[in-house]
Amino acid sequence: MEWKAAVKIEDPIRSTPFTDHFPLSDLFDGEKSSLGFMELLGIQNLTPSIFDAMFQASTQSIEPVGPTQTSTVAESSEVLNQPTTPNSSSISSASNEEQSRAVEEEEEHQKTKKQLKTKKGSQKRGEREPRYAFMTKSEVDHLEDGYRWRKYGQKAVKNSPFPRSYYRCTYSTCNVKKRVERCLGDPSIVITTYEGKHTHPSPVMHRPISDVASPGFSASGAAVAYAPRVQVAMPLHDQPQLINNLRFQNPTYADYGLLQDIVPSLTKKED
DNA sequence: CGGCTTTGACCTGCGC
DNA sequence: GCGCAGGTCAAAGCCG
Repeated sequence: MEWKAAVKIEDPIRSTPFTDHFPLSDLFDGEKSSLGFMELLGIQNLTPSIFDAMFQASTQSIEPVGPTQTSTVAESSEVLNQPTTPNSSSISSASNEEQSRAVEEEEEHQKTKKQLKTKKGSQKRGEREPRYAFMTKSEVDHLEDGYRWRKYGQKAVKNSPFPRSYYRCTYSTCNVKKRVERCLGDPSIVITTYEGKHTHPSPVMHRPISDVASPGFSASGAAVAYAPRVQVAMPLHDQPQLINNLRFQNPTYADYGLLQDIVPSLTKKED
């Protein structure tokens, strides 16, 4: 059987949720070194072990072990109830070209930042928490993701009319942070960057997916079993051509993240 | 009154 | 040393 990832795309304000399914083999393109990574529904903390499991699922014939013989890997009940609608085209209003340009601009921006951070990080602040970046088409900046956040800062971004907001998880012992900003290339896209891992379950118990999620993935305790409202796909790293290779056929959303921060061994193969 | 946002000040690192 | 930019702090204010 073929495993698929259910990707739910949802604008919290106005859009009709739209779900698409991507075969894992498409996501991974059968090439571990050039993975288009995918955060499946509910899996916010994409650890190397999850990643490996996903990769194996994409390349091997894995029979599901759980009670549900579903062909989707992670799919919330809400997703199941939401038929794919023709309206999906209105959700992904930006053309592929625009998306592509936006991603490239962000990639460039990120490259610069990465260089800075590499210098900074190696010099002082020690190890950085892993970061996960999402690009989400939405009219609202702060998207509901099941956790409670407190805003602790906002800064104007150079060369951008849109400010960047800084949030911290309100859970006392959890030091997860996130930054929210608008994509310079496409203001309809919100870029959310998570830093760190939650040390607690989500206080908002909506849309649990554990009972429909793939047992293969649920083996990892790091997976968070709550579905974020918006799902995305795809990293940016410092290999621009890779981005195009990894882009989905229907690239409603391109994820943008420092995959090497998440799974360093998988993102870049040195000869 | 507690939780949250706002916003100016402050800190740090970097380039010139 | 200075200015800039990113990130954080913390006081003040808002709101339910």
